[in-house]
Amino acid sequence: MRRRHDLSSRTRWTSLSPSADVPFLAFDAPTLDRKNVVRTRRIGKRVLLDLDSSESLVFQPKMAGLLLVGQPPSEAHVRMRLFFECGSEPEVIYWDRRGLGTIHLWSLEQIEEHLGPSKLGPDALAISESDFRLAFCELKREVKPALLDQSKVAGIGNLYASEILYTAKVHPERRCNELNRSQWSRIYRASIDILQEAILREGSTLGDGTYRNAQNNPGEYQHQHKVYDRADDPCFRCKTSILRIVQSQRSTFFCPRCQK
DNA sequence: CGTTCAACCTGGGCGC
DNA sequence: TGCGCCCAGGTTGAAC
Repeated sequence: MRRRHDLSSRTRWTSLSPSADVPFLAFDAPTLDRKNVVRTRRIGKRVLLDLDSSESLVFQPKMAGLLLVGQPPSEAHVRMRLFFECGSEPEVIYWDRRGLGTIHLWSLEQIEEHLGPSKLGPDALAISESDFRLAFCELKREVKPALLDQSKVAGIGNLYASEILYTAKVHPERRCNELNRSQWSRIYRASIDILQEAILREGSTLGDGTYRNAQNNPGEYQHQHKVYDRADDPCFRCKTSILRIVQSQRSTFFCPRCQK
């Protein structure tokens, strides 16, 4: 089934205009002229548009980058506009309020170099349970920061790491190498369930509303959060107040009673 | 092997 | 209103 905004096959660039000041644009925009998009795909948290030149446009949105179909929230932070030959195709706009994201045009070799197994682990939604456990279980690190290590397993973000450990009933400060098989099994199954559900609900739009889907609409997964952004609110299981702590300079939320 | 810190940026929210 | 903080779904590299 074709996705609603599938760019594949015959869609062709007619022109491309990066906005005036795009320091992270590491290639000349004209090199994209009249290239066909043969496939769209995701590797971990990156979005790739594979071109018929056997290169790929690689977007890494980081905290605030959005790939939008149609109108951006404002013209101010439009970083790149992709126009297509077929007039009925809407523009694709890369919009990034904070400007932390990057866009690269990479060859197959460069993709292997930057996104290959030495840099990124298997995708969280494609890995087997035993490979998932083996990726982490020898580490002496705390489990929550470990889940964010993209070189072990790719695709788990800060918000979802907290949600996963709540569902798995594992304390975020436990060391990886002190968790048993059934705990790893619960973490694995929770990661699959939560990431799939979050994708289905089109992500979590929090506080300042930064995250949007491709149509610039907010996601719905924030309504499913059990712990993230719920500091001092009661645990849905035991009514204990949810705690916020900081691990590796990132917020972690958890229930100190439910998570052992 | 692991942790901590700073840096990259903008802007919303809060206390004063 | 304004100012000065703190915070933010991420990643990288340096220092220890």
